[in-house]
Amino acid sequence: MQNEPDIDHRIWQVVALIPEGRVATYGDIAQQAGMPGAARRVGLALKRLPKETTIPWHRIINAQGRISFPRGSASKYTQQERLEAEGVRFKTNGTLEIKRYRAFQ
DNA sequence: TCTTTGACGATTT
DNA sequence: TAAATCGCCAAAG
Repeated sequence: MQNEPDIDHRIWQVVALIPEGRVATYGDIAQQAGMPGAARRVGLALKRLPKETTIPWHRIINAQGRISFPRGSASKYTQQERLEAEGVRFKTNGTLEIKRYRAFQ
């Protein structure tokens, strides 16, 4: 019977499995966490992450290969910077080749 | 209890 | 390619 906080913890654990230079979609995380179709739940769990955390939340993007933050937001910028620092290349329009960097295939 | 909202996804227009 | 639609799960008021 897993309470919601436990689910958050499990999601974070799955996110922590993503190797450097790789990414995963919200749907992938949900599936790996044992709850397929709950992509929105993953987004909520990431939102609840503490400020100082070792969880690589920046490796999570949506299924469109885009960062799920509004254009111009500080979070989106930080996420893209960290990914590029790991070798993930973005196209000029802000998308990336998810098929190539996907951790769970 | 009902409605709205959100770091989503897939399909259809 | 972009926008609209529907399905999904949980939180907040």
